[in-house]
Order: sequence, then C-alpha cells, then structure tokens
Amino acid sequence: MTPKTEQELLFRAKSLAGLTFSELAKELSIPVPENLTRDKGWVGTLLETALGANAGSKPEQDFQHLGIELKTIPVNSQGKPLETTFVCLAPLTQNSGVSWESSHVKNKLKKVLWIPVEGERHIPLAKRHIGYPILWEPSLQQEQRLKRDWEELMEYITLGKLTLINAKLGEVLQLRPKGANSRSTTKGIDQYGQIIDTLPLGFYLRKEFTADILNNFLYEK
DNA sequence: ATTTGATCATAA
DNA sequence: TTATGATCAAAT
Repeated sequence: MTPKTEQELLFRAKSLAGLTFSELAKELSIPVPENLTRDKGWVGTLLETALGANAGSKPEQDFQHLGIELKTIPVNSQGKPLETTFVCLAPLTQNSGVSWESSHVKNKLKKVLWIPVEGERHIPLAKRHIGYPILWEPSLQQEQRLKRDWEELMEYITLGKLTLINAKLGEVLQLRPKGANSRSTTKGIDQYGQIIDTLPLGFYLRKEFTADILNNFLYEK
C-alpha cells in the first residue's frame, strides 16, 4: 500500500488531482461529514489513506522511509492559503542543547508533499476538489528565515518567558496554542527555572510563507 | 496527557 | 475582513 519510492508517491498524488472529496472518499469507502466543525482532521486523514501513509498518531514523518511529510493545505479560488500550517508541538522543557539542526521543526520541513485542496466554506465539503501536489524542500533563504524565527521563539521558551509569547512573534513561524482547549496543560519552565503547568504550544507556518511555496511552484513549471 | 490530523470562530 | 487564540477527533 505505502509507496516504495518518491516517484511512486508523487505519481499517486498527481493521479488524485482533480478529484472531489466525495469521489475519493467513495473509492475508499469513507463517509463524508457534513462539515469540518467536528472533523477538522478529516481531509488530512483522507489524503493520508489515499496515499498509503502509515496512519495513526506517531511522532514521525508520514513517509519515514522516504523522508517525506504530507500536508494538505486549504486554499481559496486564487490558490492562496486559507489557514496557517501546523508543524509540530513546541518542546517547553528539556531544551538544553537543542539546536536548529536537531530541531523537530527543521526535520519535519526537510521535505514536504503539499497537496492544495479547495477550502472555501461556501463549497460543500463533498464537492471540494483536490489540487496538484507540490514536493518541496526549503531553499537556503527559506531555511534561514525559519531558523531565525525558531531561535527567537525558542529563546522565549528556554528563558521562561512563556507568558510573553503570542502569535505575533516570528516572521514566518509563529507559536500558538495546540491542545484540546484553553484548559489543556503540559509542563513548562517559568522565569525562575521552575517546572510549571502551562498551555501546550505548537509551531505554525504563516500563510504568507506557504503562499510563497505554492506560488514558486508556478514559476518552476 | 500527548501525538497525529487540522479548522473554527471571535476579537480586533 | 482576518489573524489570534480556542477548539475537535482519533490513536496511543
């Protein structure tokens, strides 16, 4: 089921382009929910299943043997992202010696298969179309920007400045809550170096950054 | 509680 | 109108 090579994965992904969610879901015998309110991960899971990703919630890349992460990204009629993109949870403790090179962010974004999907809410979920896939690796410039933001944001975390963190920090990467709700907790470090219960945070890519990825693909062709 | 998959919905 | 902060579901 799982593709053996990058070429095979890409070929499969290309073959899905143009299908609607209901067409693909029918092939896979998966029911289509009315909307995404209570099924926010449905589109991502649908594409994972279709492409043979090792489903489940393991902390690894979707196609570990290929070193590729799969991301669906909702876009509007002009192909621009409608949402930010979750990358990974931010480690709030045990960060001594963690560098950009060894970070989860860098490793997650080494190679990403982006699949744009129609995301405008006026289109019924079942009728939304799957777009043409883009296999992306960060350019030197893109990685530099990511690294700069990551280092700035990690400084807030390691220095115990969690209360000063908000989504406005970071040019292309931001930190935002990532949990079941605002009462979710995880362990963090306060300004005195003490372990505290705090809101789990995740790294997200700003829309401008992912728009660039999708847009640059246009010029490569 | 934490990881995966993300989008929702209200404040600004 | 849009970005920030909040939230939803499944698997582990």
